[in-house]
Amino acid sequence: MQDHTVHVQCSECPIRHRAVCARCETEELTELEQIKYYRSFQAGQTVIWSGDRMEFVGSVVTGIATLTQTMEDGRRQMVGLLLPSDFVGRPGRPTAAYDVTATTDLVMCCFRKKPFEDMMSRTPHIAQRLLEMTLDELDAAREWMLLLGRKTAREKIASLISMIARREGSLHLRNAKGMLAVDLPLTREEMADYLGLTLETVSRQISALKKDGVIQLEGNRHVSIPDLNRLLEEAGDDSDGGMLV
Amino acid sequence: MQDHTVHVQCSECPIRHRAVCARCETEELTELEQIKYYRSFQAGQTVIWSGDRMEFVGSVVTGIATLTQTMEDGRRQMVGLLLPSDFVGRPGRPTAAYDVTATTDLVMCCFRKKPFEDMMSRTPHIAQRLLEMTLDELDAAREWMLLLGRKTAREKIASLISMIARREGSLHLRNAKGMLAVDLPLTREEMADYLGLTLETVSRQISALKKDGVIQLEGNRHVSIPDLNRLLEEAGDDSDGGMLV
DNA sequence: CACATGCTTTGACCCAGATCAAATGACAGG
DNA sequence: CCTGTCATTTGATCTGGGTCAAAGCATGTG
Repeated sequence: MQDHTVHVQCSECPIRHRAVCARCETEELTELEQIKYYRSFQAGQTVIWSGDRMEFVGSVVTGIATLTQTMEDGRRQMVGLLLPSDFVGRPGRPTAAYDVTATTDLVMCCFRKKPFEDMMSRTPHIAQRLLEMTLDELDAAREWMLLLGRKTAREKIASLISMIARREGSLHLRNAKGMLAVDLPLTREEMADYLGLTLETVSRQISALKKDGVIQLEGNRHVSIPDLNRLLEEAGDDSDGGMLV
Repeated sequence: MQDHTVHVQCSECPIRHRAVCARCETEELTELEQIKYYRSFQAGQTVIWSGDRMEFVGSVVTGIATLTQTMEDGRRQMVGLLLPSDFVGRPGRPTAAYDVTATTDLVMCCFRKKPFEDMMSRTPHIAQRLLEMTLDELDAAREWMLLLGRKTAREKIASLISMIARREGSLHLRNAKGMLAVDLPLTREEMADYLGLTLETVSRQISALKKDGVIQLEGNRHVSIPDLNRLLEEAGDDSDGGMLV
């Protein structure tokens, strides 16, 4: 369980242009370099428990993490899916509000909290970028509220798959037959926690979409999408919501 | 349908210390004064339609507004409840992402969009405050995701009532018998849109909570709460989530 | 006063998705 | 190759909340 990783120069960082530091000037990066460190987590490991004191904030560099809330009786709802460049932690708040869990092996670029907060109050570029990212997250959360409140189980599954296709689809991976193809980064249970369903219903609806030819499965993580528009229709979203091809 | 209202000095504004301008210095306020104007809306009136070009952003001064999303087939989900001091609009985005509707008579303090954006890029105090407010909204959205995804109808109603009690409860209104009392600012249908339920289920669950003595009704908008802790238990939240008394 | 309009409540019935239970794979380790 | 572990699928049944329908109850209006 090695927590430390080689230190990478910000200028060579893969998320340099999308993370909270995206707008920083060279000298601002130099300052960030001094308060940053990397931490690695294994798939399944908990990054932070809700309620714990946070001694850092940071960015996902590689891998995927989730934010979840749990009720006393164990009901769980995922409230965020963190992909590379997404930000973890809330400047100004002493404790974590959600459980953060690595669902794949994960590398985070962490900033010591106090120095980062100090720097943020002096550095408009950071606050501005964080504002932009937070507004994006709020939009995503609101789209998710529509899904949770009003969509059917089948629509939820189709929405999740098309969202994953959209987010990692900028690289628009295609399989041998030229179809769009994505890997589900979540187990059936994690999907259920994301979608407000049970894992059995997730499994059944995936099987149904497969039977109806909307998706194809190879193994149970790899999904091929013969017709993206068909999938988007199944998701119940306004037609062609994304300019993905 | 008079849209314009007397111009109020920022220094005398009731939301001065909570809105997006909360951190502004005197001279910054002077600058804001120059790009601001008031607009009034009647209860039920639409402030902005989703997809419309936005020529302003602004703050709710008095009254209550809602953000809603609608699917093609008419299913609706409320994704935000805007109380005085809450901010409307997203700097940098040309069109509205949600329908904004006045549920009560409403007064908004509007800023012409372009000048506001320009000022924001020059004025860290505004971006910082907006970041803070956006992070609060994101937290609220995530709490709502748990509600939508995992709570029962009864828990949803109890959660809504206790949320309203918490938000306007800073004034902790009490009725003749010394009980906490709140007015529901929403119709049954609007509550249903907020909670991901039908209006019939909302009505039934309110009746059930009343029958069980968790709440008391006078008319169908006014709710008395004999025992707040009981209500919070019914909401399924971690015990005494709010320090309200 | 009669009547229309809108919100709300209540009843009867139904179904999508939950729950409970078991079977099936898919691997990793010995 | 066998075996334990864990994710996933599939089946059978139940139920909370949706749907459809009607009635109650305010408020306003000619």
